[in-house]
Order: sequence, then structure tokens, then C-alpha cells
Amino acid sequence: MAVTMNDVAKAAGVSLKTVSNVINNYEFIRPATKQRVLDAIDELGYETNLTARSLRSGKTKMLGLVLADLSIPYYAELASDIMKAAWSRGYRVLVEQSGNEAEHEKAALQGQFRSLTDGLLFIPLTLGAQQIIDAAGKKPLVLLGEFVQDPRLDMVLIQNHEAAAAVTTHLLAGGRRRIAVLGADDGETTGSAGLRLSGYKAALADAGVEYDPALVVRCEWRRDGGAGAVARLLDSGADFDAVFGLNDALALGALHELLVRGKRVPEEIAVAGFDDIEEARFASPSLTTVAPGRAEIAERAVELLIERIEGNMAAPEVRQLQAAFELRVRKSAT
Amino acid sequence: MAVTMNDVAKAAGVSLKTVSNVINNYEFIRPATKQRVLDAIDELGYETNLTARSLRSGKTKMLGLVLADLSIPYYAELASDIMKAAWSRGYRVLVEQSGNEAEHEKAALQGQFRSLTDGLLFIPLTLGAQQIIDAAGKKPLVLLGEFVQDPRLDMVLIQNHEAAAAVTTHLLAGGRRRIAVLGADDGETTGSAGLRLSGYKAALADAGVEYDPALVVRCEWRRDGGAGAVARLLDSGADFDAVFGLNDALALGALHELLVRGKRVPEEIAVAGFDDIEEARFASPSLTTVAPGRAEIAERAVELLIERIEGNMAAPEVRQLQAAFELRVRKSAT
DNA sequence: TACTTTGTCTGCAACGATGTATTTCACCAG
DNA sequence: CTGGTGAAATACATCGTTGCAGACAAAGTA
Repeated sequence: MAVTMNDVAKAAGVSLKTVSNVINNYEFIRPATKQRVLDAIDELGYETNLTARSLRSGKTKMLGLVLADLSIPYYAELASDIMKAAWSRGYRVLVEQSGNEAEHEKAALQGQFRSLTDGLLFIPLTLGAQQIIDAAGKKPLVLLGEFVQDPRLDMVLIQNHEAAAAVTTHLLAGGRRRIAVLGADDGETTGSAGLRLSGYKAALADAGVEYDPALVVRCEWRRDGGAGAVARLLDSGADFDAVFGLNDALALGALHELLVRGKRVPEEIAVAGFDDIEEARFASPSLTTVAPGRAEIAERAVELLIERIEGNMAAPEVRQLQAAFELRVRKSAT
Repeated sequence: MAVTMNDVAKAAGVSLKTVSNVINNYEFIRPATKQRVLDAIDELGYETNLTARSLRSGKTKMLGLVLADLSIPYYAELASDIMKAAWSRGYRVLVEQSGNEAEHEKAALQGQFRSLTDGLLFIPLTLGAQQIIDAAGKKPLVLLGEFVQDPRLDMVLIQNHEAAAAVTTHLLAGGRRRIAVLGADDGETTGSAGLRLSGYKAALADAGVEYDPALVVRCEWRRDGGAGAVARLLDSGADFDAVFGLNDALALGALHELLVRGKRVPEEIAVAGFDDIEEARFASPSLTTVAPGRAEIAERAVELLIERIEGNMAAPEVRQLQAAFELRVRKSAT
């Protein structure tokens, strides 16, 4: 059997509660007593049973993180940052993969996953604001960067519109006029895709360049999606001199397909992405993209969530933060 | 306050214990009673408090996973697979990033992290077998794929030697004779680096090609490490017609640097890696590499660990499994 | 009829910590 | 010497489950 507080208490000749007090840094303990307890802890190799503490205190010191899939580089990198941010504040992170399915997202918002965590960081992909509000329990919840915008929810936002506009403006400045967009529907206006598309449109309008819906291609936000979309564009004989992948995976897939097809990048066709994943820097040619402020998002989201958990949840003023983005100009679109 | 078993019991007009029995599928319960309890659960929206269950039962239904960093694609992809494998068996995974530091690895083996999990999947990078055995508690532990080999520990192994030999043989078959190796020390014989290096040497020997220590470059197993290593090779005027990165990140970094320097790949210099991360398929040119059986490793490791957790731990026969590997020939080295 | 067996359900204690309320004690002012 | 004060330590209940032992019918056996 494991060593318990009781064992320590006996060894140190104090009450169980005093041991608890020492461990929790209770203010009023005589240094001598404290030392005696500490020695006993050392000697017996005692370690607090976190499960018991959780049951009693109602806190687990764990944050939940719901994302589509860790095998997607952007999420993996974000998760890594979030775990570090949480760790430095004494929290652990329990990751749940939604696989981009509504059922899984809903399950993560409610249910037992919640009971294991003190609060949730959630990157919604299929659920809308109302569904989230309906499904979510009472525990703190912070939405991340992507899909949903709603005045009733705490969130840390990516500047989807502005950053996409910046990318587009950069392509336009390079003399490109026929910029294909990968990963959106022509009519889309909400979610990451919609917001980024609207940024693209706004930049075109600013530059007096006409918007051509034929250059907007719907596909999965993965490398193979990007590759397939570009293949279809080329096969259809569409005329374009640049490709804007709404995330880096799309852009990298497109880049690959273009090169395979013998197109020169950026001479014939420029390519730009969105996310600035590590891979972008080492692509050949290196990928021009926009860094949405991943580290800042992780940091602020964790901070905000923990504030909600530990602070008076009574202060119900919704907080919505925006991360600063930064254009990263590289070889694929100079 | 949350709904407890007691509330359900009252609502259903049975004892608390009966509710517990229903939830745990105890055999002898009259269907009518069972239904009444189930209805009450539904009506009240009861959900088991996992913390309380853990405290009482001593099981958390969580597996720990210790790896260097989720931002490294291979680990992220492996983690994703592991989480899915665990999920399908009713377990969750709690990830801990060691940051490749001995202190963190040790901390994860002992301490509170252990108490949150029923067993541990561990990818050791700095700790040796003896240190692991000394540090580890009594809970089940399965080592993954990489570093350590020891008859006293359960593990699922990558065929480092054989797979590296296969890659080297492939390069040799393509007519390459001066194959640089990135990510190892000349003298190294243990760990992933040592084992892969020895596979490389063996393949050379088999082909009657002389081993040149000057072609073995030590560096960090990251993209920038690979890029830097190749840069140093080129600057030193070394003569080589192929590069074998001991993992894909190294190879991709090297590939990038070679192309930046105007080398033609694979015509002048072939490049091959190890791991077959998703990114390898979409590099330009696509990366020849070896798939170490990631999905199988995840599956078997989880299976083995859960077997240890749930089975009689009394059966102390150490199990060491090997995953099948597969060479993936692509454009960077045909 | 009396006694076991089987099925169904219940009560109590316990997992290992923390919150609240309370007690003990030392110290100092009046 | 008493009373008041605050520091230091303690007692007890409690968080929400599950393990264990037992109660109590109904059914089977002798």
C-alpha cells in the first residue's frame, strides 16, 4: 500500500491535518513542526494522492483540450504550447481528439471528460455557438482561435479576416492578379474558412481586382486536399498565377502538386499559406504564410481559463482576446 | 451540486449500492429494477464521478504517455494513434512532455504523474535501462520503440538496425557509394542513433563499401539540425552522393538545405529518412524513407500495457514485441 | 417440514485527502 | 493574576464511489 498522510502524521508525531497544512503551505506552522513533517515525508517517500485531493477539493488541476487530431501539425504545435503554458502554472492538460465529428465534440463538452477537468479549451469545428452553449456545463470554457464567434463566450481569436487580407495583399503586391483560394466555398461567410475568404475578398476589392468565384475551391484542410484541389484547377484549365491555401497543409499539398506537374514556384505560380507551422520554413521553396500568433494564443488562452477557474466566476464579463498575427514572407511568394 | 448516486437511488426507490451495481453491470439485478434505475439516471442526468470512482477503486482508466515534445511530427502522429487505440479500449491518455530532459523523464516515471495513471507508455531518450528500473514504481510500464533495450522491461521495438540497413541498401542499389549519415556520432552503438548507425554500417559492409567516419555528422534530431549538418558537410568540401537522415526531420532539413544550395536531388545527391511522417510524402521531391510501423506500435503497446494493467501482474514474463517496418521509395532517392 | 441454494438487494466501511470549527497554548497588556 | 489576542495544532465530518458481508425472499432438495 502507498504511504498516506496518516502514516506521515504518525511518523512526525502530529495530526493528519497538520501534515495537510504543511503540504498546502498553510501560514501558521512553527518552523520546527514543519521541518519534522517535511523530514517524515522525505523519509517515507510520501506523495499526495491527487485523486483523493480532487475528490475532496473538487479541483483536478487539469485542463481539457479538445481539438480535431494531434496528427495535424498546427494542432500538435498548439497543443505543445498549451501544455507548456499550463504546466508552468501548475496544471496538466488532458487532450481529447474530436476527429472533426459533432458527436465527439458534444461528448467532450459534457459528460465525464468535463468531470476530469477544471476547465476546457475548445477548438470547435462542427458545433455552432448555440450548440456549444447548450451542450456545455457550468465549468469554465474558453474557445480557441477558429470557428465560432459569439458575444456570450470567452475566446481567444485569430484575426482570420485581417491576416488573410494581409496574405492576399502581399500576393497582389507581387503582381499576382489571379489568386486561387483553396479550402473554402464561394458563399461561405462564417467559420475560419468564411472569415479568411472574406479577408481575401476585401484585399482584392481594396486593390481593385475582380473576385472570381471559379478560383475558390472547396476541399478538406489537409495536404492531400490541397494537392487534389490544385490538380482539379490545373486540369480544368483555369487561369491562375497564385494559390492561397487557407492553411499551411493545403498550401503545402498544393505546392507539392504544382512542382510535380512541372510548374515553377514562385516564378509561374506563387503559393502562400496560413498558420506558419514549422514545416513551412523547410518546404522547398520555403512557404510564405502568416503566423497567427500561436504562442500568444496558447499563453493567453491558458491564462484566461485559469483565471476563470481560480478567480471569482461571479465576474461574468465575457472576454474576447485577439492574438497579433505576422506575415512571414519566404520563397514561395516573394 | 452535481447529481450523485444517492439522488438516483432515492428517485428510483432503491439503495445506493443497487445503483452502483446497475452501473457496473452486476449480474443479478431484476430487469424491472434495472430499468427503474436507468430511467432515474436518464431523468436526473446523472453521470458517474470518475474522481470518486478512482479513489475508491484505485484505477483511473488513464494511461500516461511520456514523449519529448508534441511539436515533433513523429511523436504527434504516434500520440494520435495511441490515443485512438486507448480510446477504443475505454482508456484515456495523459501526455507528458519530457522536453528531452532527464529530470522530466524521471519525474514522469515516479511521482504524481504515475498516481494519475494506471500504466505508462514511455519513450525514453535520456534515461538508461537501469535508471528507468530504479526510478519506476510498481505500476505497469511499457517502453516504446526507441532507445533502451533490456531484458527486464516490457517494450515494443522498432527494428532500428534492420530498417536502417534497408534504407542504406536501397541507396547503395541506386549506385550511391558515399552516403552521409545525419544524427549520430561515429562511435555510437546504443540508442536509436547507435542502432540505426550500425544498420547503416552493416549494409555498407554487405555491399563491400568502405565506411568513412567523416561522413557521420552529429546533430540535433530536428529539421534545423539536419539543415545545419548538411551545410557543414558542404562547407567542409566533403564528397558525398547521398544523405541518410536518421529521422525524417533531419532528412527534410537536409533536403531543404541542399536545394537552397542549388544541389539537384536526387540527381546529384539522394536523400532518405526514417519514420515516414505524413510530411515526407508531400516534400518536394517526396522523401524516400522507412515506415517503422507506427500504427502497429501504437496498437500493440496499448494492448500490452492494458493487458498488464488488467491481467494478473503476477505473470512476470517480460514481453518484447517488434513492429514490422516497410521501405517507402519516393522521389528523393529512387 | 427443515435445510440449503440461488437470486436480488441492502448497509456499512473505506479509499485519502481537505474544510470548518474548535481547542490549546504562549504571550502580553492592564 | 486575569483576560484577551492571535498563532499553532487538532477533531470530525465529508467528497462520491465501490468492496465486502450479510439480509431476505423464493425456489430447490432431502
